[in-house]
Amino acid sequence: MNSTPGGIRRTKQRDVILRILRSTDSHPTADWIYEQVRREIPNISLGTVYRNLNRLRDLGEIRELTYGSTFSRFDGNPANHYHFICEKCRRVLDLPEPVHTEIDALIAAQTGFAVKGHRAEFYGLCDDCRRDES
Amino acid sequence: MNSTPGGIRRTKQRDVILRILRSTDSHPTADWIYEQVRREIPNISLGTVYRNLNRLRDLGEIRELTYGSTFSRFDGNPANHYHFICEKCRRVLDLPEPVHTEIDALIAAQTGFAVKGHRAEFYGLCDDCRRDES
DNA sequence: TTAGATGCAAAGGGTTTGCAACGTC
DNA sequence: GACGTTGCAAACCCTTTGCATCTAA
Repeated sequence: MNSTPGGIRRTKQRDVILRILRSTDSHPTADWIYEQVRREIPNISLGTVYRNLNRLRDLGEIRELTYGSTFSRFDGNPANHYHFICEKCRRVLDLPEPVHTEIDALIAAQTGFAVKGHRAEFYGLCDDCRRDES
Repeated sequence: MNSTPGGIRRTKQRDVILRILRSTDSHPTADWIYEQVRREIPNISLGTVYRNLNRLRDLGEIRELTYGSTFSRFDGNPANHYHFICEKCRRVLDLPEPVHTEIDALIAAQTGFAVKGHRAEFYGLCDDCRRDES
């Protein structure tokens, strides 16, 4: 009666992908990672790179920088404002919280960059979905 | 010697698209907008919707919610941190500024949502590109 | 041994684009 | 009338997936 579910297996491909990603702070694309990995594993396929990036993201080992979908959403309100993305129902809601422009100045002072502004999305559960959970 | 460059022409299609987008706060996808516009202009094409959305975005009339590209970038650092996107060289840089988790609490209190965290990207010109400008 | 992982190539799905016809200024 | 805009459809491009094969455990 062995109930061990099997689980994830360690592979050379995933090790190399993670090592390369950890060794840079350039926030590379999947294709760039693919090119780097090919130097060590010339016959690796792009599909394997994608599968492992998704796995590593799901494991919390790396982060994917997107709005959570491959397609765009559009906002009829051109004024900058914060958004809330419900992780359950996937709705995007506007937030009443004013934009904290003082942080722009903080970062400009720290970095020397010309900071024009920032976008922020908060995430969690909206009121409706939160109720359904409990 | 008329030097007027020509410029943008007003069309029914763009008017309808903008009106629909302004009348909702659901942050719709291009496809949803397409379906709505078709109720008024049954033979409008998806291509026209996309062209106008891009134009309206460039004009600052609407906002597009993405990381500025159709493809993902990956971050080998799984800890939450802020990013800076240079509008000129398109590089994504890590920021030393600590994450302002106190804003999460503010928003939770205001909305009743279960706020788990937030992501933020600042934008403007990085140090290198800033120099090149002047 | 065995089920997860890979390589390959085809399929998917959102977005863009070439072109002739059309509409705005 | 000139030239920006549209509709249509094909092209693009990033990402996912089916399947036979390979391999970690």
